[in-house]
Amino acid sequence: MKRPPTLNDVARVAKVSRSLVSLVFQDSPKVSEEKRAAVLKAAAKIGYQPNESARRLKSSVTKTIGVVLTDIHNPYYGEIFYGIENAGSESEYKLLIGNAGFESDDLNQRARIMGARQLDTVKTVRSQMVDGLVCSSLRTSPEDLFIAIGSTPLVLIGHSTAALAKKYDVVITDEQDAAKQIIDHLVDFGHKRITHISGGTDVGPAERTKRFLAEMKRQGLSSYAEVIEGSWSQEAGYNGAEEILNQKVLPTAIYAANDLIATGVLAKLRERKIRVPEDISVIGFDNSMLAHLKIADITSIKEPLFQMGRTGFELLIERIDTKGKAFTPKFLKIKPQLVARSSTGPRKKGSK
Amino acid sequence: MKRPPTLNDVARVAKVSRSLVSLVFQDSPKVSEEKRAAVLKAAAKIGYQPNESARRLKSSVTKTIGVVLTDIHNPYYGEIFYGIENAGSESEYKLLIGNAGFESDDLNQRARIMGARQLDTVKTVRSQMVDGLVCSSLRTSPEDLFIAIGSTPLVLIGHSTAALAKKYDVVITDEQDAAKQIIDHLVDFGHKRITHISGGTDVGPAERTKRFLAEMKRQGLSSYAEVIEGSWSQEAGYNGAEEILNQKVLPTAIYAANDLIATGVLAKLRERKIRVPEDISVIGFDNSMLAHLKIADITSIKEPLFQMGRTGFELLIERIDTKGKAFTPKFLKIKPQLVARSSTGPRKKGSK
DNA sequence: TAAGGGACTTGGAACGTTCCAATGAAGAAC
DNA sequence: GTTCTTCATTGGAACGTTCCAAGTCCCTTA
Repeated sequence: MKRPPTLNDVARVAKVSRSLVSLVFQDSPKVSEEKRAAVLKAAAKIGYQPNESARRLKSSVTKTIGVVLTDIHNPYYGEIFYGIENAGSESEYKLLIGNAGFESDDLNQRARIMGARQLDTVKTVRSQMVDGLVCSSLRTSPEDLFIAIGSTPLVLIGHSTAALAKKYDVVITDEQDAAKQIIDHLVDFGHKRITHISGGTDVGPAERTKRFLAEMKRQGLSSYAEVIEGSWSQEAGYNGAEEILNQKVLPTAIYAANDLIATGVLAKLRERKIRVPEDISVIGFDNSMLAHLKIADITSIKEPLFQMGRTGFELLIERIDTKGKAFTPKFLKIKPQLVARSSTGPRKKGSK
Repeated sequence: MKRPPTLNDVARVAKVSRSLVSLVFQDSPKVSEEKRAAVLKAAAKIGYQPNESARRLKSSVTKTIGVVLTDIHNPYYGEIFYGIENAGSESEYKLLIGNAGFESDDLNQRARIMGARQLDTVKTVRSQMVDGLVCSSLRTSPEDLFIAIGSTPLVLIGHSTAALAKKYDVVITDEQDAAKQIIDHLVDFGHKRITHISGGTDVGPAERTKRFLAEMKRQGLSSYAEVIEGSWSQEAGYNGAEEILNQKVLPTAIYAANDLIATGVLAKLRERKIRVPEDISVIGFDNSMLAHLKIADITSIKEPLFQMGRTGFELLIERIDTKGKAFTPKFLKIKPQLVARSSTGPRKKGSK
């Protein structure tokens, strides 16, 4: 039950001054080898660990980045964090993670709770004295955020609004390019009649639907494009596919707004003994582990989450290093990548 | 670029003493309503946020729990964290998360790197002055851990060794009960000849295999039990199933050490046009999202990860509250739960 | 031999909080 | 009218670090 050893304890044991010990732990070049060794030995002996709180308190620079995630529980954010951590481990910065809560299935509840909890987490993390913050998919009101953040550098990943993009750096997926790659892939296979099962009417999925329609238009296929409203669930795919199969003219390809929806589509098609990709091609989004299961093997779009995490971190460091100078916030769109698998193939002969 | 406001700034604006402001932010009952209101108003006005580092430094009690996770990226730990967070949000404690790194596919590398990185993370988190630590699946050497931890209360989740269990509370899955439920489920369906595809020879999967054999023995089915060594991958299931199908006498049920392996098994069985569950029953482990996909629908065992997280947190709080008193470390086994789906069914008529 | 300088080393003053002991005011008890 | 009690409020001393200015030592140079 003793209190942990401090710099002073180390100094006493090593018979040097407190300041000298401090210098050793800062890797200062102006400490003699002899003393450095003595200090390290003494520190190891009594099990000294620098007290990070005291360090933070004293120095204005903490070499720590706060990361606010929306839901650690969700592999999507996990992957973003993976990228942040990857870049972080190459730098001298430490990472402090705050979890803003868990996304509820109930969309209304989500929207209501999320904002408050996220803001809370941002405050908590910032009160730890961090040099900067990386936040994923914030949904707080801009005004609240401005107050909570103060002048701490901030980078947003995966989600943004015009108001936020005006003040902070933003890194997001290039949804337009994603749509282009998907439609190009299908068109190359001769497909024209393509139905999209959406993820719902929230901002994110709505954007995806919009891009799909825009891209179909660009290819001159507007009259072949169809959208079925769904949600982020396999049921949406299952029911959506049912709806599609009840139509008179079937599409030759189905673009599901994510892989989970796509597995629902596959389940229904199998049930109806419709072959994939011979009769209908199916394409997903996320390139999650679902897509690369042998029993699914879905062509999918890999969101560059890892890359977004990395880029976000690097951008933040750049911002910290040039803190105080005026800057124009960057708005980076990272290009995703299509991963072709066996769920897509040439358009069925004789289909319209 | 101003420095953030401090207690003193609030005190000046509210025209009271620094101590009074401090009391207000500690929710002390001995502050008059009048002054409290004045202080809060002043604080809001200048956007004051308590500096957590200073708080930590001064008070021995920080009302913060450090959580060291092995791999945030992995839904397994995500679920454990979910439980910890759930219990945490009901308490007055804040959570500080440290990520020990990412599990590599290369098992050797994993073992080598993990220990060091985990120890590092434990040190980092502890140096933030936390009241206690919850760690998942630590693989550090006990001696190193003892030194790094000092007298900070610690609870281990999901993994332990005899040396650690002697000093710290431990919460793990009841693997014996899991094996019992699995074998009971299959035996109830009339199965006798059961083959297990293992997750490898590491401590965790080896334990699972051991329990399988012990349970088969208990049921008097030792001569029907078979084990194929695999790994945590769908390939292990795919290849394992191939191996099984090349045998003269086929088992009527396959128990895969996790759901991912089970999907590999399903893929091979489908390829060979073997019906599930009519010809062969398949059972997995984890009850992950894979198990409940419509295209897989695997009977599986739900590890009580959420519950383990909650229990671990509660145990830690108990330990903190009684800190200083002698105690015998608890070793809690949480019972998992079998979730029956369509991949298991009655033994095929006429099979041995 | 003394001055100059470089390389190390050191004490002291913060950083923003909490907590203790001490203050003042106001009412209660004698 | 004095003393006691209670209560809200206050100043000062930490907490463990960093950083600055100021030392000490020893070697070089005139």
